[in-house]
This record gives sequence, C-alpha cells and structure tokens, in this order.
Amino acid sequence: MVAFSEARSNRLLAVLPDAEWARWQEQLEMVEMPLGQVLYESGATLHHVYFPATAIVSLLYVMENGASAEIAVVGNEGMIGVALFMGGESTPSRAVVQSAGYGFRLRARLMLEEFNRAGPVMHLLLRYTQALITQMAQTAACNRHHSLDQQLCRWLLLSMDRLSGSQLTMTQELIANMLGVRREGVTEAALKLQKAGLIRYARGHINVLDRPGLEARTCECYAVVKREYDRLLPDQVAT
Amino acid sequence: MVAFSEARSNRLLAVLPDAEWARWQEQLEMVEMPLGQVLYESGATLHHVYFPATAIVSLLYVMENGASAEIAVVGNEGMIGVALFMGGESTPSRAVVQSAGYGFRLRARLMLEEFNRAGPVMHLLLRYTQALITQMAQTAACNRHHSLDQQLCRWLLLSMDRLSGSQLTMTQELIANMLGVRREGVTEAALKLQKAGLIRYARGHINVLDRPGLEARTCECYAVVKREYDRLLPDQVAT
DNA sequence: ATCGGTAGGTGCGCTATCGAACATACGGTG
DNA sequence: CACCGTATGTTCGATAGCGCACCTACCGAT
Repeated sequence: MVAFSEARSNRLLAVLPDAEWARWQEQLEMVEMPLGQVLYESGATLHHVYFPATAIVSLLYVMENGASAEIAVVGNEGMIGVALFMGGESTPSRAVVQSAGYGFRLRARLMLEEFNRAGPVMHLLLRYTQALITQMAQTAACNRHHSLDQQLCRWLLLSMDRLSGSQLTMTQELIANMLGVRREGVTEAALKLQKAGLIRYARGHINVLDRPGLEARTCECYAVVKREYDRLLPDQVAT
Repeated sequence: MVAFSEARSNRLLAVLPDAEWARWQEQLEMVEMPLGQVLYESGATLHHVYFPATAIVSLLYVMENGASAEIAVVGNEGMIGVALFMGGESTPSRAVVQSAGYGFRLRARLMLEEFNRAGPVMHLLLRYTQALITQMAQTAACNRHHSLDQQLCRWLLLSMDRLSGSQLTMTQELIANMLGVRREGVTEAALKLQKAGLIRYARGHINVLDRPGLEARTCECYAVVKREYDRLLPDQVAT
C-alpha cells in the first residue's frame, strides 16, 4: 500500500477518478526499478502491472540469435503489462528497466478486477494501449526507412520526455541494444551530435544541451508519436 | 443486413456466441473489397469496422516523403478498425485492400455499442487486438534484423494463410510497397525463390509450389506471429 | 498485325551499416 | 598511485540495399 501522493507522478494514476484512486491507493505497491531489471520475460505469465514514476522501461523483442530490438518505451506516461487485460496472459517480448528509478505495481488479479468494471479505468487503459500501438507501428516504419542518426535523436527525445531534467544515464552499448544496432554505430552517431554541440557525452552520462537541435535532426516519427500520445492521453480525462 | 451464413467465413464472426450473432446478422453489410481500396486514411475518423472474408488488407504507414511500410496484414482471421473501440477515433496509418475479395462491415456506432456491453464480444476483440499488437511488434524487429529474402518469404506465408488456395494475385511493385523496399529488390528475391522451385511468378500471379520450402527460408518472425494468433484466437472460444 | 502499357529483369555506382580487431581513456579499488 | 575493467573511439574490408537507367516480354486493344 502506498501513502505517498507521489504515486500520482505516474500520469495514468494521476488522472484516475477519485473513487478509483481511493481503492487503488490501498493496493499499489511502490517498487524500486534498478537498471537492467526484467519486469517480465517473453512468454511468461504476468503477475503484476507496473506504473513507472521516475523509471523508464523498454519493451524489447529478443531474437533467437540474441539480437534485440526495442518495440516501445514506457515511462511515467504509461504502464507495463497491457497484455494482461488484453486477454493474453503473456507477450512474446521482454520488459527491461532502461533507466533506473521507482514506480508502482498492482497485482494482476486486482488489475483485472478493476479493468473488468468496464468503467473509466478500462477506457483510460485502452486509450493508453492505443497510444502504445501507435508507438510500435511507428517504430516498425522507422526501422525500415530512417537512418541511425535520426533514430538516435528520436530515441534521445523519447527518453527525455520521460525524465525530468536533461541528463540521462545510459551507455552507448545499452542504446545500441535498444535500437538493435552495433555499438560502434551509436558511437559515431553520438559523436556527430556532440560535435554539433547538441549533447555532451561522458562515460554513460548524456547531457542534452540543445533539444530543439535534436528535434530538427530526428525523423517525423518522434513528432507523430508524441502528437498521438497527447491526443489520446490528455492531462485531464473526462470521467 | 446479411442473410448469408458465409459471413462466418470471417473467423471473428464465426466464433461469436449465438446471441450476439443473432443481433449482428441484422446489421452486417456485405461489401466488395477491390484491390487498392482504402478502407481508412491516416488520421480520418472511422465510420465502419471491416471483417474480411476473402479479401486481405494491409495496414500501412505512409511517411512524409511518400515511402511506405506495412505494419500488419489482416485477413479473414481479423478485423480492421480496432482504434475505434480502443478509444482513438483514428490511427496514423492507412488500411488498403491488398488482395481483392469481399468482407463485411458494421457501422461504428453499432460496433461501439456491442463492445461496450463488456461481454464476450469485447473480450474477443481485445484478444484479437493483442494478436495484432504482436504482429506489429514482430514487424518492427523483423524490419531491423532480417534480410529482404527472409521478409519476402514471411510476407508470402502471411498472405497464404489468409487465402484459400496457393495462388495470389500481386505484382512485385505492390509487394515492394508493402515491404517498404525497392521493386528491384523484390524481383531479385523472387527470382531466387523461383530458381529454387518454391514459387512460380508470372505477371502478377504467384503460385506457391513448395510451402515448406518457404517456411524453411523465412525468419522466425512468421512462426512467432502465427503461434501467437493461434494461442489468442482458437477456433472455439469459451463464451 | 501492330502498338502501347504494364510487369518483370539487369547492370552500375553509391552509401549505410555490419563485423571484427584494436586503441585509448577514465575512474574506482586496493 | 598503480591497476583493471568498463566505456568510448578508430579503422578497414565486406555487403545489403538504394537510386537510377534501361532492357525485355507479355497482354490486350485497335
């Protein structure tokens, strides 16, 4: 159970109607989410759903040969575990904490009960799922058509949006894993950005110096996804 | 309204509980779905949802520069327009008939009413949506890591599964559009398959001669998606 | 029988990205 | 303060796919 009103630093929790929030407060469990933690494994049954507050989580697909690709990023605007209420108890992807922080979780059974009330919670979660679908679709198209340089910018911007401040802790190796490219490729792309004065990079710490600069270099995919999230998940939700 | 029991050649319609089916029968409209028809445009409000019977529909993302990429394929196992009940009235993608045929459609308002009964229909549609999500996620990963040769095999297999018979009507140009690659690339890949005796190709008609051969050449993505569809959408659904 | 349009096949130079090997450099630990 | 592991930077040859130009072949219409 959570006494902290900080739980509402997750935007889905923040827009819960008062009645639901009163119930949930009893059941939400605050959890640390350390770097690299696996929230669920491909094909495994989901026992909790997670609502990140300060952490960022990647949904990754890991191929048979070990290569991986990020399918979507989830931060304090969303939740991990939509497959639970969509009716598959699992998904063929893995959820990994990409940036350490904390969040909240709810037991699967409770989440299902709440969803099945078929009220505002359900509609909120479905709209969120729709936003997530958009992100996945855009990722598919972006993987097909855009350069590593552009994708790195997109990725940095997506991460920035989910953090406070302009600093992120993230090695190039990690980023390469997420984007499904070679580490050297990320090094080169990051150097270009650094030389252009858009970021500063040092041993796992990235400082974004010129956000508009990144936005100018990224592909349309970033804006499309952001617009869709804003459209589907406004700060105030009609209850 | 539809008198034909053939409506049930769409697998989602086929597993509707009797009570729902009785209601729907009055409302379903049979429609021709000619090659190239756009069922909905990116960002446009959805007025109907579609249940293909013999047609195949591609969900495409079209980029600003005109390049396109297929996000998912929908045939008689599914429906087009999940964004409707997910709560966005639109999606930033386009739905195009990729293989002509017929299908059924339902007015948006009716679909929403049925969904909001929060009964078996809702759960069926959500499970379907989950399967669709898997397909999109896999497409993203596949676009990142697999060769055009492999992807062509995947695409042919996905199409085969949604058709009766082993023949499909489809120019290389069209396939290139779907896969988001050059037409020449498809030509080369298709030639390899033809020389290996797996398919025969002639002016927009493809004959699959050796399906197991295609399965042997494709990437894991095909099997992962198929397995997940079978898991989430069994022929008989508990009501 | 000819013509024109569409579908498919080929060749060529170019670029992004890969895979691998190796070089440097920072920073915490003892 | 010396050491070592991790993080980053550099180079090089290989290759898949691109963009473009052009060719061939088939089909149907006049």
